[in-house]
Formats: sequence, structure tokens, C-alpha cells
Amino acid sequence: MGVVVELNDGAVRVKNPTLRDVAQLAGVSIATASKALNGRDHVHPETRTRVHEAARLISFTPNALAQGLIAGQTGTVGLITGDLDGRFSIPILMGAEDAFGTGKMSVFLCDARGDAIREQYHLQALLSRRVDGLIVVGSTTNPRPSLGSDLPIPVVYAYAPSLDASDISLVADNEQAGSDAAAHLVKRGRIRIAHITGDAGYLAATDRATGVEIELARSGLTLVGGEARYGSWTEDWGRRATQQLLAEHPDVDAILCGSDQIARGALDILREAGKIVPDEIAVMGFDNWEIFTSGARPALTSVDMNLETLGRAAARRLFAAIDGDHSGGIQKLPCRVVVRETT
Amino acid sequence: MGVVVELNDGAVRVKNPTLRDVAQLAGVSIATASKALNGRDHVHPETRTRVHEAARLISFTPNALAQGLIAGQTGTVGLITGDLDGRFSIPILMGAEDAFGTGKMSVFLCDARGDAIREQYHLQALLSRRVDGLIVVGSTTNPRPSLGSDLPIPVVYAYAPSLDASDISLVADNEQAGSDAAAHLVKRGRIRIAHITGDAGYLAATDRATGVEIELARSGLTLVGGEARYGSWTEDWGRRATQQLLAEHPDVDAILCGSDQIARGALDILREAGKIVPDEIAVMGFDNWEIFTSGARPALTSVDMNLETLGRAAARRLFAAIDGDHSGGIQKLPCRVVVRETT
DNA sequence: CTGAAAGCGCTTACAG
DNA sequence: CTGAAAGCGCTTACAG
Repeated sequence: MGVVVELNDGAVRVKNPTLRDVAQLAGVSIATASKALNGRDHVHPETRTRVHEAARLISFTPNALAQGLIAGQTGTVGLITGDLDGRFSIPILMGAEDAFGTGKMSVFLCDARGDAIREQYHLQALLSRRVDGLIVVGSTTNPRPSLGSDLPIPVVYAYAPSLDASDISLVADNEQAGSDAAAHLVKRGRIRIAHITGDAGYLAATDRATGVEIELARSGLTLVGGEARYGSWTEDWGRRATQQLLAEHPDVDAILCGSDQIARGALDILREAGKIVPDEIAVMGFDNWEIFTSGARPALTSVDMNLETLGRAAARRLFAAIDGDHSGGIQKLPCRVVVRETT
Repeated sequence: MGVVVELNDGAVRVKNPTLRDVAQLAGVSIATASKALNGRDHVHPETRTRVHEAARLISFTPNALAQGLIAGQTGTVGLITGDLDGRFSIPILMGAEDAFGTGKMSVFLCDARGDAIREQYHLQALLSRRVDGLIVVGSTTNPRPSLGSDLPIPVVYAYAPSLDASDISLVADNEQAGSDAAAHLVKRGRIRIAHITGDAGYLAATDRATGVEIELARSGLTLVGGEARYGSWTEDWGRRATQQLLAEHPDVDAILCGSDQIARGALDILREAGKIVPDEIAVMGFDNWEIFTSGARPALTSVDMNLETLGRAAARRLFAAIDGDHSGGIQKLPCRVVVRETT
């Protein structure tokens, strides 16, 4: 029960107001106060008003801990990210936060930094706080170990799927993204298309490349040079690979890059080589990272992986799981091509 | 109390184990089980072992809600950010999450998106969850309205200080950062230094410019063109302003840019103009955003605002406030110059 | 329509 | 050294 602090201006001031204080001030029992505040039936309208007024007067905020203890549900979820640092987590996190926020849920954020020990530590803390569910955001698109199937709460894996197929996973459809990108270039009349991409150890790279080749084959085309050029996700690799590409295949008319950074590197070299983009050669990136696409000359066409949507979808899927829908499997979400000036 | 599910392999399996289950299994009272688990005195060593063993057997995890209800402290804090989107929040958030994590605190993350309504909504939710304290991360370095002084918990403002001087605020020292940057260039022998920076509506821009001018004055220098060139925080502005600068002052020997993006724009133009960096002209940025500094040709010298340290410091300051240290005021944290190839 | 009582899962004096 | 009892702040049958 709260401590009465002042009654200076006639108003009641209570330090840490509890339902007890509200009830007392309204002249009713705690039970009635609870029912009035929670909109339960069988409360006299006048009583209800009086209780609400009392609550307002002393700025009563119900203790969610006590409510959660009774309900067995806390209205909180945990979000464990592999690396906050990596920018891919952020939009997912934003989408999830947004979806939960409107659902009156609060989000515990934990950064595991790709460390399994730290992940276990955070998991334990979240279980102890009795979160209603968990979203695990991977640091790459590569599949990751499951948190286990004997947890007392549902888990949704986002971005990186769980290795356990019975878990619920939501990922971006990288293969489709590759196909969409290639289709866009083909539609623009390009026929000598090269693909410069990142580290072959990333499924994001190989899946996209697969999608690209499938789509090109549909139009009877193949990649310039016969295959995708793997390297790293950097501007520097974009530059080096483009230099090499121009030397080997001066007639290339489009470069599909595995990331916006690689595309920026490509644009730099093309400009220095005197190639006009997009007239002589088209360039395209992945990720649609505004900071890179809009600063480019000309503005860069890119594939947006819709990560914020992914985060929102993960949150909704978790809601469903909390409500009893335990069907597992990997769900792939579509991306979208954002056309700017380079294609 | 938990539901016993199996005793297949002789092991006891309990669904949602509570302290009651642990006590029962160990053959002691709930009170004794509690004391044993919490390392209280006056428990027979053998009893203690038995209780711990029982807890382990059924994977007992104490309910933090119940503990919090009793303790009046929840071991949770709220982190309200102005814009998750803006990349400045992230390092601060990482630093704070790190500091709290090692302090066994869990962090509620809320994204207010610069909307006062949403901020109030989140504040209410956090108060209801009885967080022990709050960190408010601004979206720009400009001062922001206080959350009010009648909150039942301490608040630390990070990045953007509170307008109320009695609040606790931690910010990066932009003026000092400007001075440090200028000092670095002077030490490198530059004497015709220009300053191209962002939107004059940002204190980050004007404070840094002030610091630059103060430091130059110390060496008897003034900015090329007499004043800082304000524009926007973009590569494009960096390009345009540099073009203009070269036209007006072809003898400039250093460009101090207000952000790494602006610096990237400057580097592009210098390269096209045939100016050798850093031999003929030095370039320097702010923010030390790795993605821009390391991709630059040559690699960009920049000022790191130490935001992760800022986040960590904010967390520690909040700990102190929770422990009763209520001294307010704005504390300015130092930045550091990260030297690469452009200076 | 209202309120006394039990209980959510735990901790802490207080007796034994 | 151990345990019965009270209590944290709330909600929900159950009587009145």
C-alpha cells in the first residue's frame, strides 16, 4: 500500500499507489475496485466512475507483475539477436517491436553476439521472467541450431532458420529475390549479365545466384563468364571484380551485384572507365540500404528484402503460436525490386 | 504448482515447476527450499545439496515476477529510443545492453519514433511493468523535453540531453570532437583547412564547427572561406560543396567533413579533380562509421564519438541513480580520432 | 451489485 | 537448523 505524501491543495498524493489505495479512496473493497477498473460486469455505474476517478487522482498504475503472476501470462516476449551490430537485425527488430507494441506486448531485447554461452544465459533470464514467447534473429541467413524443443514457450526463428524443421522459421526468399532481380534486368533488354556477389559461405549469396541462373535460363541466357563471381561483401571487392570483368568481357551490359556495397564499388569503376550507367551498362544491388542507394551516382536500383515486414510477420507468427498454433516449418517471404536510375 | 508429466526413466518430470515442487521432491518446506536455493544461512549443508539437486532434476527456474513483487525491484530497465532506425541509437543501445546484461538486468526496448504520444504510451507500459529505471536515447543531439520530474524511477538521458537541467544527461562532446579533429589536421601540417558539414539545425554540426574554430584560432588559423559550410548530412552535399570549394579556394590543403558520408562525397570529387589524397589535400570525417570509412579510397580518417561507451556509461549512471545518486546535470563524454590514410 | 477469502509463486521475520 | 504464517499486489470464483 502506498504512502500518503501530501494533501496540500486538497488533492490526495500517494507515493506508490496500489489498488488498496484506490479502493480506500473510493470507499469500496479491493475486489470491487479491481472489477470496476477492469470493466467487469456487475458493478454499479456510479461506483465504477468513483473508482476510476480515485485511480486517476492518485495516478494509479496497476502492477503488471502481480497481474502476470495471476494470469500466467506476462504480456512480454524476448527477442534474442545474433548481432545487433549487423544492420540486418535492426529492421527486423523494428518490425517486431512495432507489431508487439500495438499488441500491448513489451519486448525484452538481448544481444547474444553470436555466442552460444551468452545466448543460453539470456534464454535463462527470459525464462525466469516468464516471457510468453521468443523471437530469435540470426546474424546471417545460414541455418542455426535450435534452442531445443522442450522449452515451455513457443519460439520463432527469423532471418536465419532453425536447423530443426519442426521449429517455426521465417526467412527472406533469397532465391526468388535473385530471380526477380534477373527478370528485371532481362525486361530492361539486358542480355550479357554478370553477377558479382559476396562470400560463397553465405547462403544469401548462393541462393541468390541460383535464382539468377534459373531466371536467366528461362530466357535462354547464361551469366557472363559462365558463373557468379564470389568474393566478399565489400566495396573493394566490387571494384576489383568489376575491373576484372571489364577486362575479360568488355561487352557486358549489366552487373547484378550481391549487395549495395558491391554495387557501389562497381559504379565507381564504371565511372572511371568512362562507361555510362545505365545507357551502356546497368547496375543493380541487393539490400536496398538507403544510405548507399541514394548516395550513389546515379541512384542505385536494388532489391529490398523486406526485413521490417519479416520482423512484423515473425511477431504475428509468435502471437499465433502463443495462441496454440504449433505448426512448424520454414516460411519464405517475398522481396521487392526498387527501381532507381541505374537500370 | 507444476503438473507431473512422466516418470518414465525413473526421472521426475514436472511441467511448470515451482518452488513447491522442489520442496516436495527434496522433502522440505517451501521456506527451507527458498533459503537453500538463495544461499541463506542456517541451512544444513546436506539439506542444501538435496534441494539444489531437486531443483536441477526438474529444471526449476525461479519466477522473477514473484520475486520482483516481493523485492519491490524487478531487475529490469526500459530503454526508450527516439528512432531505432537512425544508426546512432544502435551503438548506444549495444553499450547499454552490454552493461545491463552483465549486471543481470534485462532491458525492455521501446521505439517511440520521435512521437511524443507513442513515448507516453511506452512510458506507461514500462511503469506498469515496474522497471527500476529508464534510459531515453534521443534521435539527434539536440536537447529534448524532459519526461518529467515526478516519475517514481530515475531516468538517464543519453545522446540528446534533457531540457531540464536537474535531469541526468550524458552526451558526446561535439565541441571537443571538433577541436580534436582540427588539432589532428594542424599537427599534420595543414594550414588551409575547410569545414563542410551538415544541417545547421543540428547542434552536432554547430558545436563541432565551434570546436574547430576555437582550435584553429589557437594556432592563429581561420577556416578557408572564413566559415563552416552547412548543408545536409549526405554524400551529395559533400560532392557539391567540395566542387564549389575547389573552385573558390584551389589552394585548400584539408577538408574536415561533418560526417563520413560528406567525406565520401568529398573524396569522390577530389579523385575526379585529380587531387592526390592525402599528399595534396587531407580529408577527415566524423562518426567513424566503419562501412564508409573502410570502403573509402583511401581509407578515411574519422572521429569516433564513442557511442557504445556512451551507452555503457548511461547504464552505469542509471545503476548509480537507482542506488540513490540523484545528482543531475549534463555530462560530456570524450570522442577519439581514428587515423587512417586520408590524413 | 458488493465484499471476504483464496490464491498466483515466492521471501522473510518469527517461533520452535 | 526447520517450518508455519504473513504478505508482495492483484484477480476471480463464491456467498451474500
